[in-house]
Amino acid sequence: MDRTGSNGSRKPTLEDVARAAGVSRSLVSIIVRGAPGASEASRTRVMAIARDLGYLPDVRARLLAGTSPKLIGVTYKTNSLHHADLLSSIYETAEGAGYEVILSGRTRRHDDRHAVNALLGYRCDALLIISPEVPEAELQQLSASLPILSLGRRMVHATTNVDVVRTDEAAGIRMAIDHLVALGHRRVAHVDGGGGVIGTDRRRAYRDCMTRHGLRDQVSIVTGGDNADAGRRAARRLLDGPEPPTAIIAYNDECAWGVMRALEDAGLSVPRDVSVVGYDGSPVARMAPHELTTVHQDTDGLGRLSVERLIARLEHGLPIGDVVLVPTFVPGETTGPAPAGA
Amino acid sequence: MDRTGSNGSRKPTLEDVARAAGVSRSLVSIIVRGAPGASEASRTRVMAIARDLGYLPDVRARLLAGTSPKLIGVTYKTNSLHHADLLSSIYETAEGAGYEVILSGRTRRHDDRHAVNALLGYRCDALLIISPEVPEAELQQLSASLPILSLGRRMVHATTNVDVVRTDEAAGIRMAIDHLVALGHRRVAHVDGGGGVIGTDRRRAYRDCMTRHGLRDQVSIVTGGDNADAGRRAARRLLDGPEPPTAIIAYNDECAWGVMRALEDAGLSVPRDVSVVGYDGSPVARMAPHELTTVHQDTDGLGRLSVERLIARLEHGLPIGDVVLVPTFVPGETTGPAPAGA
DNA sequence: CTGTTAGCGCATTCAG
DNA sequence: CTGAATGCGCTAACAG
Repeated sequence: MDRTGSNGSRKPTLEDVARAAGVSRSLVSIIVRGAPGASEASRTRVMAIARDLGYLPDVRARLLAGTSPKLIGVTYKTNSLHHADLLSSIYETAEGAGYEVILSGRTRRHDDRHAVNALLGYRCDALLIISPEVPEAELQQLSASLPILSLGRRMVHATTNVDVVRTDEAAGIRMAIDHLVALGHRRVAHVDGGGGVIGTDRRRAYRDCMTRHGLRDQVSIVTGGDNADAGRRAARRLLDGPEPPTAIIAYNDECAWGVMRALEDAGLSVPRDVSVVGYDGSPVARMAPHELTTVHQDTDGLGRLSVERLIARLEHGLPIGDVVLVPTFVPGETTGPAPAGA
Repeated sequence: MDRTGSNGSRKPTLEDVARAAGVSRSLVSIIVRGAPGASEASRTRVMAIARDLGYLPDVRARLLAGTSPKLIGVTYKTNSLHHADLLSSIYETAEGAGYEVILSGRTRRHDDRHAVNALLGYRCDALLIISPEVPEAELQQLSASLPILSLGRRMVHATTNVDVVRTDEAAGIRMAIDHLVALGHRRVAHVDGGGGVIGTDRRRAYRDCMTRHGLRDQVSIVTGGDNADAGRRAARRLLDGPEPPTAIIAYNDECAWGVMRALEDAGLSVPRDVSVVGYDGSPVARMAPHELTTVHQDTDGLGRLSVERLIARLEHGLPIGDVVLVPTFVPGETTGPAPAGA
């Protein structure tokens, strides 16, 4: 047996199937792709032969030869559970519509730009960029060559040609604050997500909503990030302050984790001493010793809509623009009444 | 401005560059791919023109026309942080060697088989399957058509043609048990990973090692899984038993999370009442309120070696076989001395 | 319904 | 170094 290199048995091609079935290549092509123009009889016969031969269409050739859009490129952060969650519905919707999706993960050494370039190399018909970290100007520039959809991140400039499907961040933050205020909290702090657009939106929403509740002088913001370490460091700074908060809204679930860890370090109990709210509603929210109270994004809806709209745009030129979904607030075990003394 | 469909500006091809540079297509081909056979002068000049035109090689065409292996397909669980971690070194190593890597994620609705088929459709030269859930027989069968490397999961049958790069599970579990026993623990339980090969190996190692420590009658195993929910349920069952353990070794870090949550539910303190050990050493290990004590797999080494060996096999027919890396034990804050009363 | 003919963009070969 | 030719496997249009 060949134990080292690849072996010789060439993969069967369309031609092989055609020959074995005694028909033309075109007919086989029509049949395997389910296109109209073949009798039921030939269809079942040829399909059977194709299966016997172990025929599998060559995606590269199909993509190269095809004229109609069929390939959607997706970039995402491999270490984000929220992003991973989105892939499920993206795959499902795309495959259901007969589209190929090709993934390009962003990792430590493979950044946003690398990922986008890899996708461009495959001549994708459209790009689905999950929470891009690329400057908006570059997205704008890219959108001159192909449809670009930013999933999760809003575009700042109104003239943009980049489409967006996202969550109403202000609504999410508002739900969180309303919930906390109803529980009697006043010193509600925010561990933010840094300078990105999403982080900025959530931070602004926090500030606005606090103000609306007459808690303007209680506004307390500290720079965090999208991971536990950042959340931990940020919370520590918060606790070192003169008037520690009785509730903390974190940028996302991972960040909330770090916050909880800092509280633990300080000997504080959640939610007795301090309440914590996350954001995303990713599986990680259910990993805490206590179920995390969180703002749950409609991940299925976000993924599905992104792909549906992108396809509608590709095939019928339908505009997308800025699609906004409303999140759901999910009370967990990490929020409770404000401590009496506060 | 075109705000809906794709626009007309065709992507530049090799031919476009050649024309603009006033040279032949072949020369441009040689230059853009860094092949020998062009003068330094032409090289810099043509490259400059290519850049100006925004030329990007068409991966599909390149793959279709090429004769030498250049594409490695990777399948992994999108919601596993340990898998995500591996991608970093995989990307890096592959790109460094001039290989394309194409990802196919496994999600709720896109299982192992879907993922493999998608990869096969791209005519990958080799498959890198991270902790496959596909039956070994199918992998075996696949390996007849192209090199298959199973990352993380050992093959059971000796005659297998499937290559493996993995961690020494027995060593990892042993380190964990030695650590706990040294801390005075005797009632060390195991929340396992279910019926998979990895789960089985860790479970067996647990049993063997306990026996070697003379703790055979303390062996206590309960079925868990690779996620927090499974870990939580399992730990709950453990605590309901007649003699609850003073230490628990979980299948992996996520599972350990669930275990910690069950302990919290039961009003037990970690590590004062019960010690907990995870496995993988993924970023999730650092998300706990306490840093998780865990068996850290050499993810960088696993990823790098997998790709290096796969390429060596493709290009020089070098055999791979079964490569085993030794994990590192990372003491965290979730393990401590056994409670006095136990 | 069938078979033929053209490409898709590139790598590769081979004679200049 | 060039330029032309061939083919990778497939889709799409066309004439039978």
